[in-house]
Amino acid sequence: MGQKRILSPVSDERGQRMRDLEARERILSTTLRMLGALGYSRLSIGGIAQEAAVGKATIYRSWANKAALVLDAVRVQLPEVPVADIGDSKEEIVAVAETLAEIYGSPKVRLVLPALVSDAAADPDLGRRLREELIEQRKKQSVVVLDRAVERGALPQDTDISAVLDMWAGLMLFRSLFYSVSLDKQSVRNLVSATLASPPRTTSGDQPPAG
Amino acid sequence: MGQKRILSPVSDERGQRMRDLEARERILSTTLRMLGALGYSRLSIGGIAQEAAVGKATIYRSWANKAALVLDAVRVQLPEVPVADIGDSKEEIVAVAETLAEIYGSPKVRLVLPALVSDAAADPDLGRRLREELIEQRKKQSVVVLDRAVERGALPQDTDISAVLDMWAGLMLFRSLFYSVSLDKQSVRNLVSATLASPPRTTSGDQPPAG
Amino acid sequence: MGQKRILSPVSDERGQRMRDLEARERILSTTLRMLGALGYSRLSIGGIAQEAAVGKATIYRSWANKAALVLDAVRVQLPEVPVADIGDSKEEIVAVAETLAEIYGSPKVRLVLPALVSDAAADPDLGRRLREELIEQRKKQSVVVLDRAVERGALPQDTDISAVLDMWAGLMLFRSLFYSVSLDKQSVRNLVSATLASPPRTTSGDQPPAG
Amino acid sequence: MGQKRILSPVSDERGQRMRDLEARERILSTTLRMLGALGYSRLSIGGIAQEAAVGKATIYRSWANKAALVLDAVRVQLPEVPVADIGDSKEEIVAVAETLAEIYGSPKVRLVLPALVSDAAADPDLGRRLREELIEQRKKQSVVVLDRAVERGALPQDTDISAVLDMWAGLMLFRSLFYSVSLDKQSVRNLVSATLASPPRTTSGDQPPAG
DNA sequence: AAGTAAACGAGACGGTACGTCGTGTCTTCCG
DNA sequence: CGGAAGACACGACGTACCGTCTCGTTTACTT
Repeated sequence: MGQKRILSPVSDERGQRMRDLEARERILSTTLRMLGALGYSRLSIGGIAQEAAVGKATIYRSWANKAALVLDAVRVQLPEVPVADIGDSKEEIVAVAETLAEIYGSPKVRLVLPALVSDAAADPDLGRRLREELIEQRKKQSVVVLDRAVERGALPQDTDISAVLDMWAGLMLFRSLFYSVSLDKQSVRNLVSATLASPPRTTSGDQPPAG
Repeated sequence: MGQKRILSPVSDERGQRMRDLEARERILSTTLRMLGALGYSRLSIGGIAQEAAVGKATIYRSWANKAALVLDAVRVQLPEVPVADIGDSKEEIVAVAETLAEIYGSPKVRLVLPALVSDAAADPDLGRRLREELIEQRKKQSVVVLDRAVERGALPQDTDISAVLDMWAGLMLFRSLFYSVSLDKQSVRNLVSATLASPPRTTSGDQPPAG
Repeated sequence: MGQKRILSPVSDERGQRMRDLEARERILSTTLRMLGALGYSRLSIGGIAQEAAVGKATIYRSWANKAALVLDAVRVQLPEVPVADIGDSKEEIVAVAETLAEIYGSPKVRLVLPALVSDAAADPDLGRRLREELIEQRKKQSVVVLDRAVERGALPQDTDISAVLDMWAGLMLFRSLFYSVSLDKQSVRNLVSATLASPPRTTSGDQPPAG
Repeated sequence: MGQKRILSPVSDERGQRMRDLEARERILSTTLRMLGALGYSRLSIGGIAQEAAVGKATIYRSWANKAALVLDAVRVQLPEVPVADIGDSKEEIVAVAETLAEIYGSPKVRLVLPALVSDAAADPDLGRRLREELIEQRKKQSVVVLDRAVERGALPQDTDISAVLDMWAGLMLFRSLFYSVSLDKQSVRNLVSATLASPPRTTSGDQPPAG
C-alpha cells in the first residue's frame, strides 16, 4: 500500500527494487500520452499496461491506483515557481502569479485535478499527497517571495499571505475549471496590483486602504 | 394492496411523464443520503435503485448518468444568494459573500463538485449545466448586489465584478477542496473589506488605492 | 425491432431465473466445442464468454466455476444405459457394459473427468455432483439389469454387484486415462463372460468356482 | 514464515556438492508437506520456493512444471510390489493386490493422480512419465507374480494378465477417486479369489468356467 | 366497468475495468 | 560465482457497475 517511490533515482539504496527503470519511464510517459488522448475517466490501468507493454502487476507494484499514478505523471511536468530575488517585489510577485496562472490554467491540470480531488474524498492518503506535493510545494515557494515583499514594506506586516495565494490560485483554478481559460498576463498584473494595494489581513476589524 | 400514490402524474424537466413523483423524490433523497454515506465514487446507480426500491430504468428514464442525477439532487439543496436592498452595500456584499462561503464550503459541494467537474471533461452537456445551473446562477444574483454597489459609489466604475466574484468563490472552493474548511465569518468580512478597498479592475495599468 | 426470444424463461438448477435460454445453450455448446479444441486446462471462462458472445457474469450467474460448467456441458452428452428387459441377461449385461465402455472410454470423459476429480478435492460440492450425477446415475441404471440377472439365476445371490460395476468401470477408465483406449466389443464380451462365470461376492471366505 | 536455513551448505569429503542435493531434498519434502496441507490446485511453485527458502529458478532448473515436481515427490513415497516367490501363488497374488490397493487407495495418490492425469492431456511427456514411472513399473512387477501363477497352473494359459491387473487397479482407483475409500483386505481377497476362478482371457468366444 | 398502453420493480443481459494471483523467465545482489 | 529473492510480461481469475433489454404487474386514462 502507499507509494513506494517518489523519485526515480538510478539506484535506491534501501527502497524497493525497481529493476527496469525503463519500464517505470514507459509507464509514466504512456500515462501522460493516454491522459491527453482519452481524458482521466477513460484512462484505465489495463490500457496503460497494454500500451506500455508492461504487466498490470508492475504498475500496481509502484502505484496504489490510477489516481496515484496520474499524480506522479503530472507532478513532474509542472513548472517551478520563480523565487529569485530580482530587487523589485512587484515584478517578482507578478512572475510568481504568472507561473501559478500557467500551472492552474494548464489543460493538464484542468483535466486531472478535479478527478484527483474527487478520488481523494475516498482516499485520505491521496488527499494528503495532493495537498503536500502539488499545492503546498508551490505555495511554499510563493511564500518566499511574498515574505520578502513584506520585509521590504511592499506589503503590510499583517498581510494574510496564505489568503492572498489561495485567492489567486482559487481564481485561476475556478476560471480554468468552469470556463476553460487561464488568466492572461494583463489580468494577472491587474490582479496583483489590486491585491498589493489592499491585501486581506490577518487582523480583524475594518481595514483602511493599504499604504 | 393499500393505496399509495396520491400525487397526480406530471411532466419532469425532460418533458416526459413521470407517473410516480414519489419515486422521483425517493430517488433524489436516496441519492443525497447515499452520497453522504459513500461519497461520489462509491455511489452507483444500481445501488441507488435498490435502496430506493426503484428499477434502474426508472432512474435512467429521467437522468442520463450518475453525474446528472447527483447534480439535480444537490442543486435544490443550495441556499439562495440574498439580493435584497438593505441600504448598506458593504453589509449586502458581506451577506452575499457569506452565502457563497456557505455554498462553496459545504461538505456536499466539496464531495460532489470535483467529481462533476471531472465527469464534465467527457460530457459537454454536463459541463454546460454545471456552469449555468450552479455557477452562473449564483453569480448572476451576486452581480445584482455588486452592480448596486458600483451605482452607489462603494466600488469604482471599472471594477472587474466577474473577477471579484470568481476570486472569492475560487478562494472558498480552493480552501474547501484542499483544506476541507469553509471561510469563517471574520475571514469573509476581512476578504470583503480588502477587496472593496482595492478591487481588480477591467482597465489596465497601475491602479491607485480605491477611494 | 425483430423479435428474438421464443423460449419462455425457466429456472436453472440454481433456482435462479434464466431469462435467455439461448445464451445458456450458447454457453454450453461453446464450452463443449472449446473443450475439444483446447482441452480442460487451457479452457477459460473469459474465453468461453468471448467466444459465446456472452458476459462473464452471465456464466458466473449460473455456474460457480469452470468445473461446474464443464460438468453440465458434458453430462448431457453421455449415452443412457440400456435397462430394457430383452429376456437374455447375458446380452442385457453385455449391452450395459458396452455402454459403460463407450462412456468411460470416450475422449470427452478422458479429457474432463480427471480434471473434475482433481478440482473436486478442493470443492466438496463438485465431488458430490460428480458422484451423484455422473457415476451413481449410470450405476443405478446398471444395477437394475444386474439385479434382474440375480433373480434369473444368471448370477449368484451374494454377488457383489457394486464391486462388479466398479471393477468394470474402473478397468475402462484406467485404460482410457493411461492408455487412451476404450475397450473393444470383444474385450467387453470376454470381460462380462469371465465375471459372470465367477463374480466377486459379498460373503467372505474362499469361494468355489461359480456354476 | 521467518524460517531461515539452519543447515549450512557444505561439501562432503569426496568433493560432491551438497548444496544442490540439500536444496533438492528440501524442495521435495516441502512439496509433499504443502501438498497435504493445500491440495494440488492451491499448491504453487512460488509458494514451495518461499517455504523451502529456495529461489524459484532452482526449482525450474530441475523440474519443468508443478506436475513434474509433484510426480517426483510422490513417486518415491510409494511402496514396492512384493514379487518374492513364496511357493503359494494365491498368497503371492493376494500380497500383490494388497499392495496395489494400498497404492491406489492412498490419500496421496487420490490427491495427486487426477491432477497429473489432467495436466498430462496437454503435456505428452508428463503422460509418458506417468505411465512408465508410476503405472507400468508397478505393473511389470505384478506381472512377474501372475506369470509365475500361469506357469504353476493357478491361472489358465490364455489369461489376459494385463486386463486382470488393470481391472484390479481400476477398481481400486475408482473407489478411491469417487468414494474416497481403499479396498479392505477381505475385499481384496474376495476379488482375487473371484478373478482366479475365472479370469478374463485373451482368446475370444464364450468361456467355460476355469478349472 | 372493462380495456389498453404506459410506466413501473426487478434483474438478466453483453460488456469494460478492476485488483489479485500464478506462471515461467530474467536480473540483481549477497555470501 | 551460485543461488535467494523477487521483478518482469502475460493472462485468468471472480467482482462490481455500466447502460440496455425484457419480463410480468400495477396504474391511470380511455372507451
